[in-house]
Amino acid sequence: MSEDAEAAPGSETIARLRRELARGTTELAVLSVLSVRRRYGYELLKVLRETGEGALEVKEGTLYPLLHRLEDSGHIRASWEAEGRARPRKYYVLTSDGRAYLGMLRVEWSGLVDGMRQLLDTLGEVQEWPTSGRSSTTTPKESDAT
Amino acid sequence: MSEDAEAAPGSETIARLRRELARGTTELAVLSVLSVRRRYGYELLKVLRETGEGALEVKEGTLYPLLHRLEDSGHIRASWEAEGRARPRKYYVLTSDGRAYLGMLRVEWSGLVDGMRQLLDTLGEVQEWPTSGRSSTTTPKESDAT
DNA sequence: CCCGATACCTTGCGCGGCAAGGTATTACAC
DNA sequence: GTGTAATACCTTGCCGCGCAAGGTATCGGG
Repeated sequence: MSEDAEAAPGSETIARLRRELARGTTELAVLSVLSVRRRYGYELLKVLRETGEGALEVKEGTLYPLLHRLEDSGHIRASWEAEGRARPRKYYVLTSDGRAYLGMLRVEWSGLVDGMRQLLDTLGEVQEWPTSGRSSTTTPKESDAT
Repeated sequence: MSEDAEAAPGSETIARLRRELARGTTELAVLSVLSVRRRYGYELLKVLRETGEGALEVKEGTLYPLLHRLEDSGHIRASWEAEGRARPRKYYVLTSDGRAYLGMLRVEWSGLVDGMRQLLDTLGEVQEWPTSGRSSTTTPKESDAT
């Protein structure tokens, strides 16, 4: 038994995958939630954790810097609100500028999803590619190559 | 007239958005194309440019390092092939390991798409949230805040 | 003979996600 | 009253992908 007990190399690979795929979608998810009503940061964490079936889960170290970025660029606005408590909550609302930005994000996202689906559909068809006359002389081996 | 003539700030914002959203999908697209038949690098550039309606367009500086990474991790295998030409082409084939990896990627991608769609659907409904009894006393202003 | 397309490659920067670590409050149990 | 978990906010530093920019060589057509 060696010291490095990394028996499951696939799990961290999945984590890396998920992290890369999630890139950019966090912004879309947060702004979408805020487009309905105002929320405070910690509330967003819970909403995203429970709504997206875990696929949209956001970590604190991701969310708070993101909110600050969105505030700096004027897409959302923050306001501290003490509802009778000593520790106030920081509520965020979408500005009209942010609403326009959200529109762009939605367009880009659906474009990507459509493009991806179209690619997979195209691959599904047994499409005949112009092989410039001289078809495959070497009879391409489609077998596995492990 | 100041020196920086950056009159269109939106276009480069879109570029940034698209770049962040595309994160990870390039790998999925490339492996999907290779799952049908072998391709050489430059060919992949053209296929992705023409198939995905521009949404999946990949730059050379992205593709070649990606192919090398995929080869190093054993998901694809390369072979130089001179078909009667002085400058041979580098063909890539999917290994069985890569096919399994592609399966994982597909699952993650569809999970993300489903999660996103579910989030948007949920927001569409006028869902009643438990406001802990004391409903909004301040009549939350849903108006814009620019 | 030149020029654009083909076909491969690299270096360096920017930026978002996150692990890890920090502080203070609230609430509930015991 | 005391402990402990959840709430609620925050920051620093690393990692890794996408890409602009730049480089080399071949091929085909005018």
